[in-house]
Amino acid sequence: MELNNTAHKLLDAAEAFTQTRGFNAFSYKDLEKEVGIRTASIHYYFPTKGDLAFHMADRYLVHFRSKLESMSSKHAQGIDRLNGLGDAFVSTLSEGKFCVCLMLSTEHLSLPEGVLGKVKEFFSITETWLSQSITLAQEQGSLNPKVSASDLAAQLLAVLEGGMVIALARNEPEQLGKLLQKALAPWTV
Amino acid sequence: MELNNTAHKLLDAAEAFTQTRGFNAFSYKDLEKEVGIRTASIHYYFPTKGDLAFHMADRYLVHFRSKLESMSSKHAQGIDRLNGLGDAFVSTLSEGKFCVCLMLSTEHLSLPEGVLGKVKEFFSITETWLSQSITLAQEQGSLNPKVSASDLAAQLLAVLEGGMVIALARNEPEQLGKLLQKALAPWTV
DNA sequence: ATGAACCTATCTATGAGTAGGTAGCCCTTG
DNA sequence: CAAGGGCTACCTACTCATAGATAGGTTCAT
Repeated sequence: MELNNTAHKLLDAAEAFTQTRGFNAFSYKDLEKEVGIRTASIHYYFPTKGDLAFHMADRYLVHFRSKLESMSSKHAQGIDRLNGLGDAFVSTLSEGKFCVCLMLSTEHLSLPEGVLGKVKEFFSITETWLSQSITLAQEQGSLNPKVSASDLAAQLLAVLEGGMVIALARNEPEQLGKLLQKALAPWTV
Repeated sequence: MELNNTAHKLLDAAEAFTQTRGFNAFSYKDLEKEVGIRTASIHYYFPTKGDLAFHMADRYLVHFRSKLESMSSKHAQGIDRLNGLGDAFVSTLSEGKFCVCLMLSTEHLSLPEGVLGKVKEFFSITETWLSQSITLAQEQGSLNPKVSASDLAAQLLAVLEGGMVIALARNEPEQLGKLLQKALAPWTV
């Protein structure tokens, strides 16, 4: 499926709404106002709202993957990669936005099955990327090699996701960065 | 406000729906089917759905507080208290349920302001309780006294909340328990 | 003249919320 | 002690707004 400009604008709006209010808390009418196209025309691109959910999740994963890749290219040091991802989460948070997949995860029962698959995929690739970055940092001597990279990765992922919810509720985005630092602290050399 | 039996049944149902689908994903009609009372009668107890949200959050906090207290009475050891709370989260997860306040947090923009206040309160009391349990465990020699109790508490809370989302998406409730263990591992004596 | 990219108009279902009624219970008061 | 008042806890029947979705055009570029 090739998405044209309008389709991308629709997904942009859907994504922003999902991250702030949740997928079930916006309507095609909201997209109409945002994108400037009639609701009937939205159905032309996404016949059902479930389709919209799936394509949004799908595109999000594509974007996120390339974000991880560019983060890897940008930072040679594993520890910088970890902090880079942390910064990305904090910056999302600063806009009052949650993680897309966290939202979709809490709403998965009312969404097509494929969406949950994408959510799982998101968690997996992020966890794997974290694990690889940790291993790299260990090889570069900035993280203690004693800790299991995969265990720490799972922990960091949970801290990021959970910390996001708590920090947003409290309206203290910067707390998430501190949380990540403290999760890494016992292993920094 | 004194809640009678019917009101409690309504809140029970609302809570269960919230934990599985989210607050905005069920209707008064769903409560009608569940509790056996007409939707109009539900308005008699909770004039608006916002009222329902607030009372649900309020009652949840009362219950949760007493759960923490009973956990404290049950376990003399700080470390057992921490594991006790972990077990409680895992058991919720096993029923396919999320943390009430996590759900309300992601939906707070469409809910009355007071609800977010309750959510924040939930995070605060839990974090405080965790911190106290950690301190106790440190005094009892089962956790390294070097770690800051409040820092570790914030981290455990984030791990619990975030881990819940990930473990539920993967349908692996027991992973949350392991996650908690691993977060504590560097500090266990 | 065909197809992509829109539109208006409409349908049906469902949402929260309201108006107004009633059955049963307790409590008064003549 | 019976009649009535008033309260609690429901009910039926409705309104009005919005939801997602469909039918059937129109416009414009190729």
